[in-house]
Amino acid sequence: MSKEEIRVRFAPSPTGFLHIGSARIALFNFLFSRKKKGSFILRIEDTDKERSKTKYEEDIMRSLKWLSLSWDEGVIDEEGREKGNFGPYRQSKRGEIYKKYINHLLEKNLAYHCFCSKEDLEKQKEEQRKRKEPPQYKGRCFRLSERKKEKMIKEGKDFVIRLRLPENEVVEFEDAIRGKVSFNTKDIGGDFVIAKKDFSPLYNFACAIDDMQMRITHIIRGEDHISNTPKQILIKNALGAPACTYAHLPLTLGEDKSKLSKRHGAASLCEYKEKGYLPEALLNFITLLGWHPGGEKEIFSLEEIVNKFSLKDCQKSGAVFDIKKLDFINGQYIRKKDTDEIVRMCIPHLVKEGFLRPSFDEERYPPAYGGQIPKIGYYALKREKEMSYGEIYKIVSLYKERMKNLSQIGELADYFFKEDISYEEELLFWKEGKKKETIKNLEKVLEIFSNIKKWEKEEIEKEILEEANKEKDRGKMLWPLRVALSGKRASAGPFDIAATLGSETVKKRLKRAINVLKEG
RNA sequence: GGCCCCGUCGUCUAGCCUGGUCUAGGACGCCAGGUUUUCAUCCUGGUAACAGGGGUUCAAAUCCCCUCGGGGUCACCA
Repeated sequence: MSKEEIRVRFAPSPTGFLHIGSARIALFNFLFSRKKKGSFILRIEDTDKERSKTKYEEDIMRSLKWLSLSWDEGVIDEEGREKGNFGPYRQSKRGEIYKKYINHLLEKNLAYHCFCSKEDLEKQKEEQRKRKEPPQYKGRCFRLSERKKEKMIKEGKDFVIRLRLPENEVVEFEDAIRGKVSFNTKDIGGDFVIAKKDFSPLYNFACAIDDMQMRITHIIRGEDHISNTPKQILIKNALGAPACTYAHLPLTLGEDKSKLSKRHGAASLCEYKEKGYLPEALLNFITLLGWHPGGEKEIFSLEEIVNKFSLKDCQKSGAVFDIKKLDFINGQYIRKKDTDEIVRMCIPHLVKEGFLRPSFDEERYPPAYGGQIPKIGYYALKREKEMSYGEIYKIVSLYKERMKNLSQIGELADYFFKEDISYEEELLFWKEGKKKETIKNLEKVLEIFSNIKKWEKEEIEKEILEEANKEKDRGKMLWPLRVALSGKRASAGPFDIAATLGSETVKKRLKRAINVLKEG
C-alpha cells in the first residue's frame, strides 16, 4: 500500500434492509475509489447487539453485489469471511482494539469515568435549559479525586467513559462538497460518552477508531452525519490521528422532502429487484440523484460514470426520489438489453404469478431471480399445455418496448398464458360501431383465418389487411379482432397476437367473441 | 428551541467559483399534434423556475448582507 493510496469505506449498520439512500452512499464511495484507483472497504457497524441481524448483513452484501458494487476489503461473504489487512471488519469483533484505545485515553487523562445517573444528567440539562445555555456535560466527574473514583468503581457503581473536550474551541474540517465547515465544542453537548461500563464503544468512537485504524483517507457519507463529524475529529485528535477529507452527500428525499425512509413506500433495494428494475438502470438513476457531469447526456454505463466522476460535481441540496424518472430510465435499459436476457428475467415473474411452471427439474435449475433460466420447456398452467422457450420468447419480445419494469409482463401479456379471457361486450365495438357490423366483421376475419395456409405474421397481415382496407376505416375490422384475441383495451398488435397464439386458439377466441355478441 | 447544512421549472439538473454569450439550457412528468386499429414506442411542438428584499456594479441566477423557507442533528442508537 503506497502512502498516497485513496481509501474509502461504506459502513452500514445491519439493522435493516439496504435502502435506496444507503445504496447511493455506497455507490458514491465506489465511484470515487474506482476513479482514484483506490480501495473500497465494506465495514459492518454492528455494535448495536439488539438491532443488528445477520439477515440484514446478508441483504446488504447481496444488494451491493446485485448492483455490481464490488469491494476490495472487508466482510466478503455470508459465512463471515473477510479480506484485507486491517480487520476485523465487523465492529462486534473489534472489542479489543477499542479497549486498547479507551485505556490509552484514560491513562492520558483525555477520557474519564462518569458516574452521573440518568436522573442527575436530566437535572443538569434542565437547569441549563432554564439558564438558556446549550445543554452540555461540563465534566463534573472529570474533577473527581482519584480516591473517590477508585472507591466508586470498587463499589460497582455504574459508569460510562466520556471524552474530555477542550472548552470553547472551534473544530474545523474540509468538506469536498461544501468547503469549510466548523463547529464550536460548546455546541456539541459537552464531554460526550465514548463507551459503556463494559468498555463497549458507542457509535462515534467505534467509527473514529475504525476510520483511523483502517487508514481511511476520504469519508464519504450522508449529510445526516455532518454533526457527528466534529465529535469524531475530536476523538481522532486526542489520539493524534492524521486528518482526512470529508464529503457529506445530500440526502435522498421522499416526495414530502424529508429523509427517505420505509414509510415512503418501496425503499429497500430488493423490492426494486423484485419489481423488475434492472440493476444498471437503478444505478444510472441514483447516480443522477445529486450528481451531474454537465452536458446533456443522461444514460451512462457504470464505466462512463466512473470516468467522469468527481465529488466537485455533487449537488449540495437533497434530491427527491422520483419513481417516474426511474421508470423511464428502466424502460430505456430494457429496450437496449439483449432480448434473450429479458426473457430469462421475465420468466421468474411469470412463474411467480402462476402462469408458468418449469417442466424441468427445479432442483437442478432453481429459477431464482437473476439466475440462469434454461432455454427449455415450461408448462402453461392456465392453458394446460406445454410452452416452449421459443413461444415465451415471442411473447416477451412483443412487450420489450412497452415495459417500464419486468414485473409488468404478467398483467400486460396475461392473455397469452390464459385459455379463457373475459371482457366487456362493448369493448369489441370500434368507435360508434354497431353490434351487427362487428359480428359481420369478426365472421369475415374468422373465414379468412380458416383459409390461411401459412400461419405466419406476414401472411396473416397481408390477408386481413387486404380485406380491412376495403373499408375506409380499417379499425372497424382490426379493433374487434384485437379485442377478441386479447380482451384488452391496450395490447400488442393483432397480427402479432394471432401469429403467436396459434390458429386453434385464435379461431376459438373469435368464435367465442361472436357468440358473446349474438347472445348479449 | 440551539447548532449545522441547503434554496434555479412539479421532479432530477446545467449555468454560479472566474458577473455580460441567460428574453436561463437539457431530462422526467404533463399538454397538444404526427405515426399506430388501440396502447406503448418513436418524431414535432408547448407548459413551467433563478425564494424575497436590500446592496456592490455600466451590468447579478452568478459577489455581499438580511429576511423567509426547507432539511439535518441534538442518546449509555447507529
